[in-house]
Amino acid sequence: MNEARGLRADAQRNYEQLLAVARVVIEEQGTQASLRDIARRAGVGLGTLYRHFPTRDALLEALLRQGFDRLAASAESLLASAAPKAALLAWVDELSRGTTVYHGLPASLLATLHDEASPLHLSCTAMRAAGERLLRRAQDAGDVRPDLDGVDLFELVAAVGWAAEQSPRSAERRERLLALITDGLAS
Amino acid sequence: MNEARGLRADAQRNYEQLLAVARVVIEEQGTQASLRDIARRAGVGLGTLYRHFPTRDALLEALLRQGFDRLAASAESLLASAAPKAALLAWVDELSRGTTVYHGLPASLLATLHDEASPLHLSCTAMRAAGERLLRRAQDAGDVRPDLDGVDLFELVAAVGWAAEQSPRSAERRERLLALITDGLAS
DNA sequence: ACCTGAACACCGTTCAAGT
DNA sequence: ACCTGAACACCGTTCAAGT
Repeated sequence: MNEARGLRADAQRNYEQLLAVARVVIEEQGTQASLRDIARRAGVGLGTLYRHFPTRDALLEALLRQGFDRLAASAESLLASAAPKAALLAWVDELSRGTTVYHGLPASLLATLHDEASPLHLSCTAMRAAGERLLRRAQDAGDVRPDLDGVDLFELVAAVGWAAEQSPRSAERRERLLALITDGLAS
Repeated sequence: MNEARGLRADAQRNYEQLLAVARVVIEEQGTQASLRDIARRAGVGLGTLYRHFPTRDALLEALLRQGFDRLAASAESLLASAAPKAALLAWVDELSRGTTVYHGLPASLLATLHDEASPLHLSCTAMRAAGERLLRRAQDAGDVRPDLDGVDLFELVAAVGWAAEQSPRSAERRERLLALITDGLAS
């Protein structure tokens, strides 16, 4: 909540209002929501949105960072508990559910992963590294094929999330496809 | 090539020119290419494009139908040859490679599969049915998990194609992810 | 019959003018 | 220091006017 420190009072208010409205609009319309619409509904000029968030990615970043960090923390805590395979599967399921929060999120996830210049790249790779530790533990226990790495896992989870988005029965398809994948990665 | 029968000579020429140009532009820019750009480069008014192809889907349909039908025929011929598992894998690989022709094609494939009103729906489900026959043969031989169906397979192949599109090393990632999937579907 | 392109309602992005 | 909204260059889509 300190992200807006040092701003003039009106700027601070605008920043927070934009973020709150963006969350709602992007929930409704997906990551491709109209920026004009967000500014309009926030009661703010379009230039003000651009001043606070110079790119669409910067806006998404502000919305997503918390979730990324939460997933990384979750991986850490799972590392200290439960059977290796069960812990990995629980985390993968959490990650997969996380990709359903906004339409278009699986695409943002992979974009962030591949783009080192993205403001979210660090947060994203930290999460991936945390997941990779869970993965290695399961591999060492002989539960998961040993050649799988964190990028494979991320891309597969994102792919499943994306495919589910395209279906009229998203939730159902996501569970089905994820189960097919995770079953198949067992060794 | 009979699709344009019964048109006035100039209309016939425009139709063919639009299709040829659309193929090039969509190869360059993906399925979301600017329709204005296509019309412009075809030397034709924008209204003429809309007259021949009332929706973007109609244009894509004309570009894709041939490939769909070829894949269906390929499935038929593989059904009469080779080991069940090898035949299925060969077809899946062909399908997967097919999704790389245009950027955005995996999305169009799933849209077509799920939208019964799409002009390509029939062609798409015919292809899926042909693939499903290959799948069942491999399942009867005990080579593939028995609960998998054609929709699962389509969605997984499209998902892999999409994830590969998001990567800077598309070809490499497509092969890797497809191998992970197909390995995992063995029984 | 068919073609054309202006017109309309939207975008994202920039920036001069205001406070 | 920050905000505003007009301006610009694009979209997709429609349709009156032409041939």
